[in-house]
Amino acid sequence: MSQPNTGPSPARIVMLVDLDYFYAQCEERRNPSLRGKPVVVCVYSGRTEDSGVVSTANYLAREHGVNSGIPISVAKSRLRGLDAAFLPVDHPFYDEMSDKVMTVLRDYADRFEKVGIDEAYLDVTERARGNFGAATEIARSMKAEIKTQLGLTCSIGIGPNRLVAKIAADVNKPDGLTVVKPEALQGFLYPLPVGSLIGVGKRTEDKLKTLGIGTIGDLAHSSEKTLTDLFGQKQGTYFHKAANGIDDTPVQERGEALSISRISTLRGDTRDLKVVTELTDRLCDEIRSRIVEKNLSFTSITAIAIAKDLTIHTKSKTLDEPTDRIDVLKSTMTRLFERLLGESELPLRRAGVRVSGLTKGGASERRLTDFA
DNA sequence: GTATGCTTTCGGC
DNA sequence: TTACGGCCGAAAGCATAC
Repeated sequence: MSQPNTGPSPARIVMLVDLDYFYAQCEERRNPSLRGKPVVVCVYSGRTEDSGVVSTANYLAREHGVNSGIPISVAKSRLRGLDAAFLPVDHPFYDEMSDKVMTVLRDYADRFEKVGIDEAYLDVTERARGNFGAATEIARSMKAEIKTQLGLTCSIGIGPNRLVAKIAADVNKPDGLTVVKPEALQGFLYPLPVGSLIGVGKRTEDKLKTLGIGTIGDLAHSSEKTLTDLFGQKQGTYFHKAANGIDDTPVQERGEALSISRISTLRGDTRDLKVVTELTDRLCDEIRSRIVEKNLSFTSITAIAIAKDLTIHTKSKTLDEPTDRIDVLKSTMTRLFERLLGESELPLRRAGVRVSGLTKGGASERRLTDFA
């Protein structure tokens, strides 16, 4: 019996490619007359004329404090008099552009992993022969091809692993290219705020600040024990490794989605189960269509409720066996929302449905194979 | 103690 | 002063089984 490989993993070169302000850039690309104006891509909830939030804004809009997640009405007041364009999200169009970009990128990688509609990791170790200069040339070629073929800019980070590549891509955008060689790792990471690390959000950042840890360098110099005591084994170990630029997670193609969900805003706040069910029945129908389209079954059903005060509450139910039945989905949803309404006095603002535990094959199809 | 599964919450984009 | 989406994966927290 051979021992498991516990030696150092071989040196890698990993890139993170991030399309700049993606939805808004797609809109600029489709309609060049938008260039030079603030462009704001919005999710309209349909409740009132301007209710909803900003999904993505271009950099001209961001200069005026218009960022993802702010209410549309706030964005409008911040851009008043500036000839800004407010457009509704067009997911089919962005999906199509994304597919085109990813097809280009995939060809440049030894291994490829799409991590969102506008982001992908590429392992280029082999074709760059472990050479960061060669990797940089690959990145330049990709940027040029995406620009000339598709008219889009992106920001790229190159590093010895995913963690460093991701942070590198973030420090220079839009249209950036940042290379962090292993020997430059500490000089690059240490001055950055801890919030630059994936997994360190506002809460964790504040908690670390009270301990006098503000930069990644501060974090790197904290003992692993201190961190595991404070944040638990898993997160503490992760922080310690991450601060020292260590990350062994491989770049690999992702399989099928693990869950499918639909959520929507109610026309008015309500505690009426009938009104909620009217909406969730429609959402269930949409989910069932996706399930049939992809020839799947689900094992777990989750009801999602967002109350008037924007707090999120969920209830879920795992079935004894996978199903694709719409009646099971709808009736389970009703029972879960009954429970949700019973646990709080607040009226609901939004309601949603999620199915997970996805397995290949519709229920009837699987019943046949069960006899085989 | 460790592995596993389920429910709920968190947070990125 | 307020205003407020729709997804997704993963972590956290808990229970149970061995």
